[in-house]
Amino acid sequence: MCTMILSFRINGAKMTDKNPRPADSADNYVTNQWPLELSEHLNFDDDQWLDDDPDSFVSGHAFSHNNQANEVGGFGGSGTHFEESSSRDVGNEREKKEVRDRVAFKTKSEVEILDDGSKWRKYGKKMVKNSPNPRNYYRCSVDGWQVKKRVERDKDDPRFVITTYEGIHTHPSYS
DNA sequence: CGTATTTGACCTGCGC
DNA sequence: GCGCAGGTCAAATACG
Repeated sequence: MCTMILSFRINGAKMTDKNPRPADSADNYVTNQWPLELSEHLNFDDDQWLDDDPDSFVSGHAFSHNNQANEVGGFGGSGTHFEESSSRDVGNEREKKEVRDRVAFKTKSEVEILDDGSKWRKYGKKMVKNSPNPRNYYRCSVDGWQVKKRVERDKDDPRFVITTYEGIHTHPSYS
């Protein structure tokens, strides 16, 4: 298990009329402060993350050694701290060729759209058993960039959004 | 008119 | 073998 630090830019409004936001205030949100708190810390145990006690890692011991993590670095000021794991060989041919690693992080956000530099196109929505909230499936629409992600709201705290990336997540724009 | 989104259907894996 | 749940496809629709 390894931990990575990655800078993200939250583009919650996505600047569409679905999330109308004055241009000047939008710029203020993006560049200065976005109305969310990054509190993601999802532990992968092989192919399963230990999220049975979200509160413990959101505000508890997981960040107790670094409570400032929610306030420093990141998208113009915040840091993203998440866990990554490589998936083992799966029998499914279709997944085996694309799924290299899986990254998940949890974000306290009003919105679900995280603009990490890629263009995401939604290709599916599904109600999941353990959550009253639907899970959305996105695929990167950048040519040749085969990455998928799942976005769902936390079942305990609807204010939190859980984003799971599958595939190569080191977009050229990061470097 | 081209592109993105929605949404029901379909496919596959897994547990019983 | 069957049913359930998760994941994906694709036609229809909406939007710029």
